Amino acid sequence: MAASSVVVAQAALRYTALGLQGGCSMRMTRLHAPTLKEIPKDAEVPSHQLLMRAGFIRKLSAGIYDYLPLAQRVLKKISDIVREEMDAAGAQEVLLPMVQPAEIWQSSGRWQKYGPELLRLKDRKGNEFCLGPTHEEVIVDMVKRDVRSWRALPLNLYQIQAKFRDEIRPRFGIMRGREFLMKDAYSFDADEAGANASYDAMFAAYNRIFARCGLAFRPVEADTGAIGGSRSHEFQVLAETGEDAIVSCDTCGFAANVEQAELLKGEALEGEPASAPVEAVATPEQRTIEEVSGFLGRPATGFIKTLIVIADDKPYALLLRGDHELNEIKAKKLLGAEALMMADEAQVKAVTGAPVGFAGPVGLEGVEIIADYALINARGCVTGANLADTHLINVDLGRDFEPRRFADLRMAVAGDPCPRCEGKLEGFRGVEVGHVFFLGTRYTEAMGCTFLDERGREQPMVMGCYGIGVSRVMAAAVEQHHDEHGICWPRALAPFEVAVLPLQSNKADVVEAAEGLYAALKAAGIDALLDDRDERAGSKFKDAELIGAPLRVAVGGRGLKEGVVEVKPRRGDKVDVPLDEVVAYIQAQLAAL
RNA sequence: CGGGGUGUAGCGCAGUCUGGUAGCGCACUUGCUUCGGGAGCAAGGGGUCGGAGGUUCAAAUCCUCUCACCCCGACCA
Repeated sequence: MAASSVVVAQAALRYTALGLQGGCSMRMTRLHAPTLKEIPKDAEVPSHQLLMRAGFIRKLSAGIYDYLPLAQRVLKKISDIVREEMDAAGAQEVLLPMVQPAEIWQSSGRWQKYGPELLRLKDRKGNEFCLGPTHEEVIVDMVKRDVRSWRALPLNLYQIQAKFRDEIRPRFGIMRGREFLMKDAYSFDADEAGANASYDAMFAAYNRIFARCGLAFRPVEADTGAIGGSRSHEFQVLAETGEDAIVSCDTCGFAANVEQAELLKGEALEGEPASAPVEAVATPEQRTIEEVSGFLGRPATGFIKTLIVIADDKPYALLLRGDHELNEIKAKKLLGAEALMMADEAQVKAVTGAPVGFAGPVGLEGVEIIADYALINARGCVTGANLADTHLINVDLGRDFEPRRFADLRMAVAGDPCPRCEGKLEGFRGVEVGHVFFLGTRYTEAMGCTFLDERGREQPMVMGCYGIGVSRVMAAAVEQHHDEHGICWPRALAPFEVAVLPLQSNKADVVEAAEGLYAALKAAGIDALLDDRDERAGSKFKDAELIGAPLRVAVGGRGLKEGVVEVKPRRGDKVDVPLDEVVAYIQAQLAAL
């Protein structure tokens, strides 16, 4: 009897040690969270460095990562929020295959269009497949098979699943990986009005999701890209290290990706005095705007940048102010081109007669010249002379050359006038964590996904699709919430809500108090992490800060003599709290976060 | 795909030029000491030096080929 109770006790201990006692709390000695003192050399951005150092992720291959227990906890918290809000918005969760047959991609036309980003494979019989970078084809195929009647619409289906896109250059760790976790949803409606309502519902759900995640974000107007469609918004988490540049109006609600933000034509000034006559100056080996600007001592704003582009095999000369950047998406739309490329050396030579770096609009013939709106009053400018090592100064638009037309060709920058009101645009950097598209009937028509309406007429369904980069949300949260010591998780995403640190693992009263507090927190339903390692206080503080739980409780001999422990919010000041009040105090603090 | 760079212990690196017993710091194991901000001492374990081929008595080191990874650019639902 004594022997059997020992066995039971051992088993219980083992379960306790394994953390199987229920709840989401954990002991550090059991947690697989290998922290690093040094920054891995290939990690550049904070989210990559900190997620590596704090033991959340490890790299398996370029752009492909292992998610360790801490990361999985965060992903689960994000996914749970996503599921709750998607379900509340009337969507239903499904799980679709990741390996997809070539046929459905051929039927939508994207097997040819998608390019090398689509990872293609063959099975043993030689049949072609791809790893799903997105699931429009699969979902349309599924819906068209079984949905025949207007009565079944609207329908909104979503999944949370790994996606694979063979990015040319994966970087920034989990921010831009090749494999990543994504929530993708697809709505099917009987008509455009219904599809707009579905879009609006998703837009509202996304606002709730990112707000609940504790992130500062903005929905912005976006380009619809290769996926096609008309309405589109990106959800951008504001962070300095974000890959996307966005602008928003300081007066009205306008906000857009710089790729999308339209810019208006200014007023042409009348009676502007012509500058001095055009003059050629030698600029040996000075090719870029920066070089020539430095060489001549004139600011880039006084330059006319001449870009030779090839749009579906036809060359064009696009003129921009020297300090502005071409927006290829706008140019592509303007020229109605399928493909737009910068001309190579030979093509530039053929069009301008000069090597790359010396193109200019004056005397340029046999090619259509289109000028950006910003050049409408260009006077006294510097441009290439279409002659090696030579530029022209004092060039006036209208006097020295006349573009075929003016157009909106460039990326918006901070300080530009708002296209919707009298305000000015401000610039931000963002991490794109969500994107909603109104797709229309592009896929349903191509793939024959139709239904019978109330009058028995066959109609294509009207679609929308809605993505959230779940693993990218984790990275974006770190980008937005960290300091020099580590991650500062928003409570809603934190892998643990409280870290309990017994500061002297050799003192029985300290260990006992910490164990007691840990048990009490667990009983109160709080996700606690007990650092029960035989480490010194410094190591425990460092690791706790790296991992980034919103609250830390330090249990030390010094405080215990006074009957208190020290509670410190990850980004706040320490407070001594009596041991017998600390659970209630923590509950109150967490509720306030 | 173009240009540049790196592959040596889990992480960070030296050694390569000038061939001759594979090293350092951190991490890990054991013991003693220490214990409120990444401790000290001592003793250990861990490597097909990215891979293949070649030169040589002898290759981490020299030669050829190859692979992977990183950075810049191009590209990018």
